[in-house]
Amino acid sequence: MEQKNEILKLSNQLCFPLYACGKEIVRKYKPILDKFDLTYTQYIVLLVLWERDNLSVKEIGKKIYLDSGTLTPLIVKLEKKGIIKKKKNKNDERGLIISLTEKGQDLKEEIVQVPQYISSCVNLSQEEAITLYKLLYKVLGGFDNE
Amino acid sequence: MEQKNEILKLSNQLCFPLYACGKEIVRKYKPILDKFDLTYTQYIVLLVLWERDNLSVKEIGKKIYLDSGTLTPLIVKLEKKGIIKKKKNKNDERGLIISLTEKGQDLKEEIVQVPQYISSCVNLSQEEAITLYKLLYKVLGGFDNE
DNA sequence: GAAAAATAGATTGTATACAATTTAATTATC
DNA sequence: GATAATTAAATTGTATACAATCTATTTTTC
Repeated sequence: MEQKNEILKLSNQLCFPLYACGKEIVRKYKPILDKFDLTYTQYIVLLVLWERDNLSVKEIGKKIYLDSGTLTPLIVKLEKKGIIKKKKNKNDERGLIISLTEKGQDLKEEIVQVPQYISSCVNLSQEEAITLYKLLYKVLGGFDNE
Repeated sequence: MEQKNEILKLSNQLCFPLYACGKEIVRKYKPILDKFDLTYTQYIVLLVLWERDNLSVKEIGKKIYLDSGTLTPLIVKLEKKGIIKKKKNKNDERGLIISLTEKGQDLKEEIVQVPQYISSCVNLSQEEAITLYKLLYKVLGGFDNE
């Protein structure tokens, strides 16, 4: 009985700080991304495209753990802002190819300040950050193969 | 200088696995919480109340980093399910007191299996889990005082 | 090579999240 | 003690998330 209470305590659960931290990090990004008229999810889609352009919706989704239900409307918004463009994949007309416009490419130069600002908000030493990074990817990796 | 760049680069990348892990953990909970007709957010509200009953919306929100915009409709749903009840705080009629019904109390006994199931999905040793836990709370703590 | 299975993306419905505003009640200030 | 400031919760509007379904294309399989 006592053990049961212990198990259900918020402070004893790893999952809660994972959830809360994920949420708070997005909130932390908001004020600085507002300056670029971007949401956090739009920003990570752009991070993906800046690293590798001309991806399908499926490929973007795989990298950032999102499905078409989230990405389709988000891509429409980025397209309306003139940051990306969509075209049909000529080799397979089921798929799209998402690519950056010139405006989308230029945005990359300005946005370098964003990760710098955010890292200044995260209260960890370099060593701690590396440890956290590795543990998070270990957890994520464990979810992948299921 | 080179080292400084490294730190910035890493801290930048740290935010994404934080976000992704938070999201994936909620997804992981869904199938098992579905059996209890609960969402993840409803579940953490109940964790709070099982630990300490008769809290205001404000107090619940402070513990789990949510505001009334999220909690008000969620509490209405839990009330409709007959799990919690709301009453006005007689000492201060601006506030509510949220408390568990008998049904809500009983649910606690059944739900012990949930954290046990989830911890079996997280691919970490006990030592790693403790390290991760501490680092996440350190990051969360850094967000609090700003 | 036609029917079945699989795939990519779009759509629909539900449930968060949260900023900003509103309403009602309480507290502070003069 | 009336008014201003503050506070708690509710409301509104926008943006994720994601399961489930749908549509249009491949790809498989026989």
